[in-house]
Amino acid sequence: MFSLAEENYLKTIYHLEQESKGGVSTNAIAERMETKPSSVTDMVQKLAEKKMLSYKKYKGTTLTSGGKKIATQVIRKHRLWEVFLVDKLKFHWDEVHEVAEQLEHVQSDKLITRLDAYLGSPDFDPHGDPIPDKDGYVKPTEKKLLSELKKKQRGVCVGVKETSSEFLQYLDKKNITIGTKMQVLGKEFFDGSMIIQVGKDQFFISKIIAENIYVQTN
Amino acid sequence: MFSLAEENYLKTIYHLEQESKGGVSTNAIAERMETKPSSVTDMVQKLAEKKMLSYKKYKGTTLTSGGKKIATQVIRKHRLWEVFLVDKLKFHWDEVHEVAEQLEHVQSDKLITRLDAYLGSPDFDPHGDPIPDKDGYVKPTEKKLLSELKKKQRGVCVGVKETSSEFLQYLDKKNITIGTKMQVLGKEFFDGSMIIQVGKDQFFISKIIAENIYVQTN
DNA sequence: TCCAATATTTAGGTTAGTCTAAATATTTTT
DNA sequence: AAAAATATTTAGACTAACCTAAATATTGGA
Ligand SMILES: [Mn+2]
Ligand SMILES: [Mn+2]
Ligand SMILES: [Mn+2]
Ligand SMILES: [Mn+2]
Repeated sequence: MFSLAEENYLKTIYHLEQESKGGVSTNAIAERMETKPSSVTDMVQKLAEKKMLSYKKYKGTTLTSGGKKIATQVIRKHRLWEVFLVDKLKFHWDEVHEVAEQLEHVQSDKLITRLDAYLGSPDFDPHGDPIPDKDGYVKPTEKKLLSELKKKQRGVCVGVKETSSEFLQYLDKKNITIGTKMQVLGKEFFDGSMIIQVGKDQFFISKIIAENIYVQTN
Repeated sequence: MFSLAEENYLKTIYHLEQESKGGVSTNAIAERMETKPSSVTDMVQKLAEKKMLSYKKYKGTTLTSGGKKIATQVIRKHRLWEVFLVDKLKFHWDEVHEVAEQLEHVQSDKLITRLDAYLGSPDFDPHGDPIPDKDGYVKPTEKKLLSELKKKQRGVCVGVKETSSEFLQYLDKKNITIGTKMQVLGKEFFDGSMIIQVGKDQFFISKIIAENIYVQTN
């Protein structure tokens, strides 16, 4: 029904919409997709014809409900495959994304239904991101950035913002993964850096790190 | 490295080479791929430039060892995914092919290594076809067509030639699957039809059916 | 052998998705 | 409010993979 390129555009536009609440600019799409703005204009016009998004020249785009439907299904597939790779094939969480980028485009309703059941209908992927249900519904999430916690506050790691290998490997080195409990022991006002307690270890993290870890407080 | 179209051509040419022992004609490829001979000529010339096959105008093509390598790897992936779909996701053997056609193009050495291990390094796919190893080696198979058996001979079903849903569903109805033991009770010289014993049932099958079931005798 | 049928290639065109360069619109600065 | 900077679109081209129609080669039968 939709080509690989079309699916990737819809997915990217969906993510950008979530991030910035509102219409998405041509340049933002181009940058995220590592392509040229002129290519984006072409594709956006095509997707507008297909009623997947609304588009006014020079004004940016917004997905229609149809476009959101496609986007969330692709995201659902991406995240379910990531769970498969980590849970069943024992991939490390920092090496599943590229493979999932390919698997997310395989077309088969039955496949995804069965895969979901086989994995035990997981709610989150290995990076803590929620898996949309068959109807594209995503549970509103209750999480904040570690950098928002104050001294003495505790939290449980529920996800990461940055998902590069480098960052995920850093977290591994510090024994931080989904479900890890942590507490802010000290916070430097000047640069936002923190001392945190993880298990029996205490160590220093920069603001950059703290801004890329999602935690749930209770 | 190779596009989806290129992989499909190499795979098809490999299969045709196996079937007819010798160079493969442009028209044979076109027919099998449901495309036009002129398109085949284009692609074959491109693949010849890439040293994946040898090609002399009007004389047909033969895969080089490089081409065979690519082809067998795609076939390996196809068949491993078919095993996954049947063994793990409980697909029926008549509905895995289309999905495997897509999955076979996912590029990741680690994925296929892990998948193979996860499935217990199977030697055959759900249709009884052998799974090439990492080096493309396929065990020479010891099988014959049910239609070649003489009266009174026994055999075990080890595969099927035809893999359409219709045929596979017919086999299911008759309780014939990989591993099923059968014996020829009678054979009609005139049309090649047979009466066979399968479990506690005896029934008539036409020559067409018998020519699409592979058996191993012992 | 030679001709008609068949197989194959070539020529030229199409579509999807990309690009660069140029034109135009919008936004920011002065 | 204009000029300058930035964002976006348009125009024109390119490649991969396909197609149709026409040209050319091969082959099997009289
Ligand atoms: Mn991912
Ligand atoms: Mn993820
Ligand atoms: Mn198959
Ligand atoms: Mn098979």
